[in-house]
Amino acid sequence: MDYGKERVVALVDMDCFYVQVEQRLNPALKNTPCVVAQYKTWKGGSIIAVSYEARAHGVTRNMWVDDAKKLCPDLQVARVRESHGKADLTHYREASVEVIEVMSRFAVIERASIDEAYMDLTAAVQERRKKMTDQQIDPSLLRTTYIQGYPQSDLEPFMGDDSNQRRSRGVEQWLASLPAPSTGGQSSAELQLTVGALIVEEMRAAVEKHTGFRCSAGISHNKVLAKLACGLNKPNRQTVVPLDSVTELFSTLPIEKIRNLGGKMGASIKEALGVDNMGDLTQFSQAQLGQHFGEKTG
DNA sequence: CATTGCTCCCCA
DNA sequence: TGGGGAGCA
Repeated sequence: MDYGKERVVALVDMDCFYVQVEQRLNPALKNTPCVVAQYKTWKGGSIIAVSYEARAHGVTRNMWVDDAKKLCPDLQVARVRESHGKADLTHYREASVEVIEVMSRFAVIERASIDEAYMDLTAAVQERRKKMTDQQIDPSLLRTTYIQGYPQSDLEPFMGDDSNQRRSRGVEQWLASLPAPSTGGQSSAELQLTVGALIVEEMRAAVEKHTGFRCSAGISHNKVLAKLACGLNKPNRQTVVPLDSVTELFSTLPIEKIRNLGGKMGASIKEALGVDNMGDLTQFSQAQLGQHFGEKTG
Protein backbone atom coordinates (compact mmCIF):
# COMPACT_ATOMS: atom_id res chain seq x y z
CA MET A 1 0.00 0.00 0.00
CA ASP A 2 1.92 3.00 -1.21
CA TYR A 3 0.69 5.33 1.43
CA GLY A 4 -0.79 8.72 0.65
CA LYS A 5 0.39 9.29 -2.91
CA GLU A 6 -2.84 8.47 -4.66
CA ARG A 7 -4.66 11.79 -4.39
CA VAL A 8 -3.82 15.28 -5.60
CA VAL A 9 -5.11 17.84 -3.11
CA ALA A 10 -4.85 21.63 -3.23
CA LEU A 11 -5.50 24.37 -0.74
CA VAL A 12 -6.18 27.86 -2.05
CA ASP A 13 -5.89 30.75 0.37
CA MET A 14 -6.80 34.32 -0.53
CA ASP A 15 -3.99 36.80 0.26
CA CYS A 16 -5.07 39.20 3.05
CA PHE A 17 -8.59 38.74 1.76
CA TYR A 18 -10.46 41.48 3.60
CA VAL A 19 -7.82 43.97 2.49
CA GLN A 20 -8.23 42.93 -1.15
CA VAL A 21 -12.00 43.30 -0.88
CA GLU A 22 -11.59 46.85 0.43
CA GLN A 23 -8.96 47.64 -2.21
CA ARG A 24 -11.28 46.57 -5.00
CA LEU A 25 -13.94 48.86 -3.57
CA ASN A 26 -11.52 51.75 -3.08
CA PRO A 27 -8.64 51.55 -5.57
CA ALA A 28 -6.77 54.31 -3.75
CA LEU A 29 -5.88 51.64 -1.19
CA LYS A 30 -4.11 49.45 -3.76
CA ASN A 31 -0.36 49.02 -3.36
CA THR A 32 -0.34 50.87 -0.06
CA PRO A 33 0.24 49.91 3.55
CA CYS A 34 -3.29 49.42 4.74
CA VAL A 35 -5.37 47.36 7.14
CA VAL A 36 -8.96 46.40 7.79
CA ALA A 37 -10.05 47.14 11.34
CA GLN A 38 -13.20 46.66 13.35
CA TYR A 39 -14.65 49.09 15.89
CA LYS A 40 -13.27 52.53 16.43
CA THR A 41 -13.53 53.51 20.07
CA TRP A 42 -10.94 51.36 21.83
CA LYS A 43 -7.40 52.31 20.71
CA GLY A 44 -8.60 53.03 17.21
CA GLY A 45 -10.07 49.57 16.67
CA SER A 46 -8.51 46.12 16.25
CA ILE A 47 -6.85 45.00 13.05
CA ILE A 48 -8.18 41.87 11.37
CA ALA A 49 -6.33 41.99 8.02
CA VAL A 50 -3.03 43.53 6.92
CA SER A 51 -1.67 44.33 3.45
CA TYR A 52 1.81 43.03 2.65
CA GLU A 53 3.09 46.61 2.44
CA ALA A 54 1.92 47.17 6.01
CA ARG A 55 3.40 43.85 7.16
CA ALA A 56 6.77 45.13 5.99
CA HIS A 57 6.46 47.79 8.71
CA GLY A 58 5.76 45.19 11.38
CA VAL A 59 2.00 45.68 11.46
CA THR A 60 0.17 42.47 12.40
CA ARG A 61 -3.28 41.13 12.91
CA ASN A 62 -4.79 41.72 16.37
CA MET A 63 -2.79 44.90 16.80
CA TRP A 64 -4.61 48.07 17.87
CA VAL A 65 -4.80 50.66 15.08
CA ASP A 66 -3.24 53.28 17.36
CA ASP A 67 -0.23 51.01 17.95
CA ALA A 68 0.06 50.15 14.25
CA LYS A 69 0.17 53.83 13.32
CA LYS A 70 3.25 54.21 15.50
CA LEU A 71 5.00 51.58 13.36
CA CYS A 72 3.59 52.90 10.09
CA PRO A 73 2.49 56.55 10.23
CA ASP A 74 0.94 56.63 6.74
CA LEU A 75 -1.11 53.49 7.34
CA GLN A 76 -4.53 53.61 5.72
CA VAL A 77 -7.44 52.08 7.59
CA ALA A 78 -10.58 50.58 6.11
CA ARG A 79 -13.39 49.88 8.57
CA VAL A 80 -15.56 46.80 8.79
CA ARG A 81 -19.21 47.70 8.33
CA GLU A 82 -21.22 47.66 11.54
CA SER A 83 -24.85 46.83 11.97
CA HIS A 84 -26.71 46.60 15.29
CA GLY A 85 -23.41 47.57 16.90
CA LYS A 86 -21.74 44.37 15.71
CA ALA A 87 -19.10 43.83 13.04
CA ASP A 88 -20.86 42.76 9.85
CA LEU A 89 -18.87 40.50 7.57
CA THR A 90 -21.53 39.86 4.89
CA HIS A 91 -19.59 42.02 2.50
CA TYR A 92 -16.61 39.64 2.65
CA ARG A 93 -18.84 36.58 2.55
CA GLU A 94 -20.32 37.77 -0.73
CA ALA A 95 -16.84 38.27 -2.15
CA SER A 96 -15.99 34.77 -0.96
CA VAL A 97 -18.94 33.35 -2.90
CA GLU A 98 -17.65 35.04 -6.07
CA VAL A 99 -14.32 33.28 -5.63
CA ILE A 100 -15.87 29.91 -4.85
CA GLU A 101 -18.02 30.14 -7.96
CA VAL A 102 -15.00 30.57 -10.21
CA MET A 103 -13.03 27.82 -8.48
CA SER A 104 -15.97 25.43 -8.76
CA ARG A 105 -15.59 25.40 -12.54
CA PHE A 106 -12.36 23.49 -12.07
CA ALA A 107 -13.10 21.01 -9.30
CA VAL A 108 -15.35 20.22 -6.37
CA ILE A 109 -14.54 22.72 -3.67
CA GLU A 110 -14.56 22.18 0.08
CA ARG A 111 -14.85 25.57 1.69
CA ALA A 112 -12.63 25.65 4.79
CA SER A 113 -13.21 29.26 5.81
CA ILE A 114 -14.20 32.58 4.32
CA ASP A 115 -10.88 32.81 2.49
CA GLU A 116 -9.69 29.21 2.12
CA ALA A 117 -10.83 26.20 0.14
CA TYR A 118 -9.57 22.67 -0.32
CA MET A 119 -10.10 20.68 -3.49
CA ASP A 120 -9.45 17.12 -4.54
CA LEU A 121 -7.92 17.40 -8.01
CA THR A 122 -7.32 13.69 -8.57
CA ALA A 123 -10.10 13.28 -11.14
CA ALA A 124 -9.38 16.60 -12.84
CA VAL A 125 -5.74 15.57 -13.19
CA GLN A 126 -6.67 12.27 -14.84
CA GLU A 127 -8.94 14.10 -17.27
CA ARG A 128 -6.28 16.61 -18.08
CA ARG A 129 -3.68 13.93 -18.68
CA LYS A 130 -5.86 12.27 -21.30
CA LYS A 131 -5.92 15.50 -23.29
CA MET A 132 -2.21 16.11 -22.88
CA THR A 133 -1.24 13.00 -24.92
CA ASP A 134 2.57 12.98 -24.91
CA GLN A 135 3.56 16.64 -24.80
CA GLN A 136 6.18 17.88 -22.41
CA ILE A 137 5.06 20.40 -19.82
CA ASP A 138 6.38 23.85 -20.59
CA PRO A 139 7.87 25.64 -17.58
CA SER A 140 6.17 28.86 -18.67
CA LEU A 141 2.86 27.24 -17.69
CA LEU A 142 4.12 27.12 -14.09
CA ARG A 143 4.95 30.81 -13.89
CA THR A 144 4.07 31.27 -10.20
CA THR A 145 4.91 27.75 -9.00
CA TYR A 146 7.60 26.73 -6.55
CA ILE A 147 8.68 23.11 -6.15
CA GLN A 148 9.69 22.50 -2.54
CA GLY A 149 13.18 21.00 -2.38
CA TYR A 150 14.19 22.35 -5.80
CA PRO A 151 16.56 23.44 -7.19
CA GLN A 152 18.72 20.75 -5.63
CA SER A 153 21.84 22.75 -4.89
CA ASP A 154 24.22 19.88 -5.62
CA LEU A 155 23.01 20.07 -9.21
CA GLU A 156 23.22 23.84 -9.21
CA PRO A 157 26.33 24.82 -7.25
CA PHE A 158 26.61 28.39 -8.51
CA MET A 159 23.02 29.45 -8.17
CA GLY A 160 22.62 33.07 -7.09
CA ASP A 161 19.82 34.19 -4.84
CA ASP A 162 17.65 36.08 -7.33
CA SER A 163 14.43 34.58 -6.14
CA ASN A 164 12.55 34.21 -9.39
CA GLN A 165 15.60 32.81 -11.09
CA ARG A 166 15.95 30.23 -8.33
CA ARG A 167 12.25 29.41 -8.55
CA SER A 168 12.48 29.01 -12.27
CA ARG A 169 15.55 26.75 -12.10
CA GLY A 170 13.76 24.65 -9.53
CA VAL A 171 10.82 24.13 -11.85
CA GLU A 172 13.11 23.27 -14.78
CA GLN A 173 15.08 20.76 -12.72
CA TRP A 174 11.89 19.20 -11.46
CA LEU A 175 10.36 18.89 -14.93
CA ALA A 176 13.57 17.35 -16.23
CA SER A 177 13.40 14.72 -13.49
CA LEU A 178 9.89 13.61 -14.41
CA PRO A 179 9.27 10.51 -16.53
CA ALA A 180 7.89 11.27 -20.00
CA PRO A 181 4.11 11.64 -19.68
CA SER A 182 3.40 9.11 -22.42
CA THR A 183 5.40 6.21 -21.00
CA GLY A 184 3.41 3.57 -19.22
CA GLY A 185 -0.27 3.52 -18.37
CA GLN A 186 -0.47 5.20 -14.99
CA SER A 187 1.62 8.23 -14.23
CA SER A 188 3.98 8.83 -11.39
CA ALA A 189 2.78 10.65 -8.30
CA GLU A 190 5.18 13.45 -9.18
CA LEU A 191 3.65 13.93 -12.60
CA GLN A 192 0.17 13.99 -11.05
CA LEU A 193 1.23 16.80 -8.71
CA THR A 194 2.69 18.71 -11.64
CA VAL A 195 -0.52 18.49 -13.63
CA GLY A 196 -2.35 19.52 -10.46
CA ALA A 197 -0.13 22.58 -10.26
CA LEU A 198 -0.96 23.36 -13.89
CA ILE A 199 -4.68 23.28 -13.12
CA VAL A 200 -4.23 25.44 -10.04
CA GLU A 201 -2.25 28.00 -12.05
CA GLU A 202 -5.19 28.23 -14.43
CA MET A 203 -7.71 28.34 -11.61
CA ARG A 204 -5.88 31.17 -9.85
CA ALA A 205 -5.60 33.13 -13.09
CA ALA A 206 -9.34 32.69 -13.63
CA VAL A 207 -10.10 33.84 -10.09
CA GLU A 208 -8.03 36.98 -10.60
CA LYS A 209 -9.56 37.65 -14.00
CA HIS A 210 -13.14 37.34 -12.80
CA THR A 211 -12.92 38.75 -9.28
CA GLY A 212 -9.72 40.80 -9.22
CA PHE A 213 -8.53 38.86 -6.17
CA ARG A 214 -5.15 37.18 -5.83
CA CYS A 215 -4.41 34.07 -3.84
CA SER A 216 -1.74 31.56 -2.93
CA ALA A 217 -2.02 27.79 -3.09
CA GLY A 218 -0.42 24.56 -2.00
CA ILE A 219 -0.49 21.33 -4.00
CA SER A 220 0.33 17.96 -2.46
CA HIS A 221 -1.16 14.56 -1.65
CA ASN A 222 -3.33 15.42 1.35
CA LYS A 223 -4.91 18.37 3.09
CA VAL A 224 -2.31 18.77 5.80
CA LEU A 225 0.57 18.92 3.32
CA ALA A 226 -1.38 21.16 0.93
CA LYS A 227 -2.02 23.62 3.76
CA LEU A 228 1.63 23.55 4.78
CA ALA A 229 2.70 24.00 1.14
CA CYS A 230 0.48 27.02 0.70
CA GLY A 231 2.24 28.89 3.48
CA LEU A 232 5.72 28.38 2.05
CA ASN A 233 5.53 31.04 -0.68
CA LYS A 234 3.15 33.96 -0.31
CA PRO A 235 1.60 36.10 -1.60
CA ASN A 236 0.38 35.36 -5.12
CA ARG A 237 2.41 32.15 -5.47
CA GLN A 238 1.78 28.43 -5.30
CA THR A 239 3.95 25.63 -3.97
CA VAL A 240 4.13 21.93 -4.74
CA VAL A 241 5.24 19.68 -1.88
CA PRO A 242 6.30 16.30 -3.31
CA LEU A 243 6.44 13.44 -0.84
CA ASP A 244 10.20 13.19 -1.28
CA SER A 245 10.63 16.73 0.02
CA VAL A 246 8.79 16.04 3.25
CA THR A 247 11.64 14.47 5.25
CA GLU A 248 13.84 17.52 4.81
CA LEU A 249 10.94 19.90 5.31
CA PHE A 250 9.90 18.19 8.56
CA SER A 251 13.43 17.97 9.92
CA THR A 252 13.30 21.60 11.05
CA LEU A 253 9.54 22.16 11.19
CA PRO A 254 8.12 22.97 14.64
CA ILE A 255 5.12 20.79 15.44
CA GLU A 256 2.83 23.77 15.97
CA LYS A 257 3.17 24.75 12.31
CA ILE A 258 1.04 21.78 11.30
CA ARG A 259 -2.64 22.40 10.97
CA ASN A 260 -4.56 21.42 14.12
CA LEU A 261 -1.35 21.15 16.14
CA GLY A 262 -1.03 24.88 16.77
CA GLY A 263 -2.67 24.77 20.19
CA LYS A 264 -2.90 22.52 23.21
CA MET A 265 -2.77 19.38 21.11
CA GLY A 266 0.66 20.22 19.70
CA ALA A 267 1.94 21.36 23.07
CA SER A 268 0.87 18.11 24.71
CA ILE A 269 2.55 16.07 22.01
CA LYS A 270 5.77 17.97 22.56
CA GLU A 271 5.61 17.44 26.28
CA ALA A 272 4.54 13.79 26.21
CA LEU A 273 7.16 12.72 23.67
CA GLY A 274 9.84 15.28 24.38
CA VAL A 275 10.20 16.45 20.79
CA ASP A 276 10.15 19.77 18.91
CA ASN A 277 10.15 18.96 15.21
CA MET A 278 7.78 17.05 12.99
CA GLY A 279 10.81 15.04 11.92
CA ASP A 280 11.33 13.80 15.48
CA LEU A 281 7.79 12.44 15.42
CA THR A 282 8.38 9.93 12.65
CA GLN A 283 10.30 7.63 14.98
CA PHE A 284 7.16 6.96 17.01
CA SER A 285 4.59 4.37 16.04
CA GLN A 286 1.01 4.95 15.04
CA ALA A 287 -0.10 3.34 18.30
CA GLN A 288 1.03 6.32 20.38
CA LEU A 289 -1.24 8.65 18.44
CA GLY A 290 -4.27 6.37 18.38
CA GLN A 291 -5.83 8.10 21.33
CA HIS A 292 -6.62 11.13 19.19
CA PHE A 293 -7.86 11.69 15.67
CA GLY A 294 -6.35 9.95 12.67
CA GLU A 295 -4.98 12.53 10.28
CA LYS A 296 -1.88 11.23 8.57
CA THR A 297 0.78 13.32 6.97
CA GLY A 298 3.29 10.95 5.41
C1' DC B 1 -14.39 44.28 28.61
C1' DA B 2 -10.43 45.14 25.33
C1' DT B 3 -9.27 40.58 20.26
C1' DT B 4 -13.22 39.01 17.82
C1' DG B 5 -15.79 36.05 15.17
C1' DC B 6 -16.55 31.77 13.20
C1' DT B 7 -16.72 26.86 12.75
C1' DC B 8 -16.26 22.24 13.98
C1' DC B 9 -16.76 18.73 17.41
C1' DC B 10 -18.23 16.64 21.67
C1' DC B 11 -21.47 15.99 25.24
C1' DA B 12 -25.37 16.80 28.38
C1' DT C 1 -30.42 21.70 20.75
C1' DG C 2 -27.24 24.41 22.75
C1' DG C 3 -23.14 25.23 25.41
C1' DG C 4 -18.29 24.93 25.76
C1' DG C 5 -13.64 23.75 24.16
C1' DA C 6 -10.33 24.04 20.50
C1' DG C 7 -8.30 25.92 16.59
C1' DC C 8 -7.76 29.45 13.26
C1' DA C 9 -7.62 33.92 10.92
